[in-house]
Amino acid sequence: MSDSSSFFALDSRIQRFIWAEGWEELRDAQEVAIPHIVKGNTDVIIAAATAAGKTEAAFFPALTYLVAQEKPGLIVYISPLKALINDQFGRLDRLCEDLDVPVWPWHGDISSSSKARFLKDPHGVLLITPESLEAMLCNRGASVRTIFQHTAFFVIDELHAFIGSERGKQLQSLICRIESVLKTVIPRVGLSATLGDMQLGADYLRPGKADSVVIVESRAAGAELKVAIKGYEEPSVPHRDADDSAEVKSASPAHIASHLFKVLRGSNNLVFPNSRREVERYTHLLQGLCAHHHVPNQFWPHHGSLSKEIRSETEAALKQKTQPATAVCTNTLELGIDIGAVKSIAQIGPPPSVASLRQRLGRSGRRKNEPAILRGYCVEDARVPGSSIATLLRLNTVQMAAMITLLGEKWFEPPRIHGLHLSTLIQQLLSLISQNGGVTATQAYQLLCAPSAPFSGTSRPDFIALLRHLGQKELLMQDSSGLLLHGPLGEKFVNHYTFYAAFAADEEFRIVAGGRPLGALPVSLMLSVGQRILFAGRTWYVDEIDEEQKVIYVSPAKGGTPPLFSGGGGRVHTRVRQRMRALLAGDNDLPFLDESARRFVAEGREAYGRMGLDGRVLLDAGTQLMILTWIGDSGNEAIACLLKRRGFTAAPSDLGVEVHKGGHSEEDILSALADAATDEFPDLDNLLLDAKNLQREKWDWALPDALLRKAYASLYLDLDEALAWIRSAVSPEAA
DNA sequence: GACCTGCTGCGGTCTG
Repeated sequence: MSDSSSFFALDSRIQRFIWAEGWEELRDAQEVAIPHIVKGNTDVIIAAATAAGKTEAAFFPALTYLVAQEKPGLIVYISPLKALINDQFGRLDRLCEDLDVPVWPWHGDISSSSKARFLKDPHGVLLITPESLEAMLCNRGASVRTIFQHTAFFVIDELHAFIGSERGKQLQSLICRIESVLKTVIPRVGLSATLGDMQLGADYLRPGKADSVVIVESRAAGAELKVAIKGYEEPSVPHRDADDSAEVKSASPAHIASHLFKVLRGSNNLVFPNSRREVERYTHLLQGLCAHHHVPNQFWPHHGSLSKEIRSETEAALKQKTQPATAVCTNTLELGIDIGAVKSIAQIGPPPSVASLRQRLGRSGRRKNEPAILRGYCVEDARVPGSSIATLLRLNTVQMAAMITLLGEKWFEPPRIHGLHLSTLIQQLLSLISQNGGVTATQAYQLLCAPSAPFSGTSRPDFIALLRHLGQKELLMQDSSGLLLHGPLGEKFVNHYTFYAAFAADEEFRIVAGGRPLGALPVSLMLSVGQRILFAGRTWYVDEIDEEQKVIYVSPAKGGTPPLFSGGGGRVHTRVRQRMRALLAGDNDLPFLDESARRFVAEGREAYGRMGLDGRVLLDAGTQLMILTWIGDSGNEAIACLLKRRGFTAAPSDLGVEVHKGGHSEEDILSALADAATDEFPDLDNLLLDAKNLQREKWDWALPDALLRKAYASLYLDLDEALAWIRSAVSPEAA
């Protein structure tokens, strides 16, 4: 420590704290970040692996700066999770006690008395969620200046979880609104483990002034990665489950579960099967195996529909040290809540993205000199006459392999930052009116939509059209002086607590067993009395459904099927599709595959060669013609839209775009594509003219049609990529 | 479209 100038830049009480903790040196991210943050006038991003001491890298110097000021100041820390606020409170409170700085956790579970104590003398460290910050601005508009007057820093944790989302836009807007009230610039510190492109992170942290953001990237190498992928072939004749004749049961989950049981028992691990339904299936199978072998249960479920109590049980099982525990989970366990170190990660089926796979692996190999371990499981259907192209090409296995090679090259998907999030603009407009008791259209546009503002993609005519439409919907009205106020409906929304979240949530039925809440199911799922369901790892009999109170009463039963959470897939990036193609076209050995998975890839390569897919753009698949693009879903969806505008029935698929033949020839499709490529000003608005069902975000229902199409296109269509592909593949002469 | 996240102020009643 004696050669560390950063250490000596810290307040002496913090130095003593570090000695008392027995830390012999500062981590490299801390060493580099301290001199920048301690000055109290720069924006900084700290990117370092989980458990590399990012919190301390931000707070040691920020607190040093804070206690050196004449007046008691404030650090505002923002987290995407309540659980993370509770964790951080435990870590910071001890340190801050020595400094005489109060720490205030603030979220929905915190008592109003504690909140009142903070408001009486607002200084110290405030740990808060975006939603609670929204409520503060909305309901205490007159006090915003007093509360935040002496704010020294905004610290944003898990930065990557905010970039590109509705909530991220909301947070940018909230910070912007506070700075606007104070008429000062307050330094922002962003913390993140997963940031591929530092520039995108800087753009998010300080829109329009990304160049001034200091980037601190940890040099510390990540843990060594060990990967093993196993392949399973699903027999062509599915057998029926003797216990439940309605269910066609596949054989592979049982085989995968018995392998998991064998290799995971005795240590702590995380199993990711990609959906809540599959979490239920695998938890049930693994708990059954424990019972069958007369050993204590070591497998616990965790997903967002389970009650808080059940999730806490699983988290507690992972944290305690006496008995090994493995969680079968969705991405509820992806973010930085403290669950202790785990030995390995199991991924069943291809992960939703490389970024997500990387985040999941960050949970493993956190002890010194221990590798991170990834076990992948791929299921492919047996090949029969009439098998789909996806089956013949072994796409599940090829996609998993492609994603693992990209992970090894340290590539992962950048966040999609082009969303306009006009839904969130509506929320912010309504909230701004609450805060100020009304705003003028000019003030609102200046604050929210000007260059460098959070909604800077919104043009003045679009903004005016939006205001007019919100007036028609009775969300807004204008008084005689031109001031914008809440309309009757706007008033109703703003005065309900559900207003503060920027994202929409499904309506749900609560599930109750003998008075104990088990969790919730989306209302869209139809259940009937007498049905058996699998939930929280056990099977239940549905006794009663209370439609009025939205409660499902269940009692223990034997046998059952997992609840049908709606199925589907994520969005695959172009880079992943191109790597899949390269793997199919190539012949390199993939040493992380077991014998079956290796056979799948060999079969896929054989099929790829036999169908002559290397130079091929169109493939006849019976009633459908496949356009093979090998680009990402946003590009494929844009191509499908271009064809739909020209009278075809088209939809994006795994390998490109599926077009219904319906009397059209291959030449018709090719010339339609060539026509689209030469259209010099394809109008995005026009592209979705006949499209239905475009509402995705919370306030989308209140957008005028033209803006709804723009908002949808900004999130889901990549027209540039679509046109580039068409020009290179279909009409090289037009390029 | 897989998955996930979050939520106030006030009026009522009861206790010390």
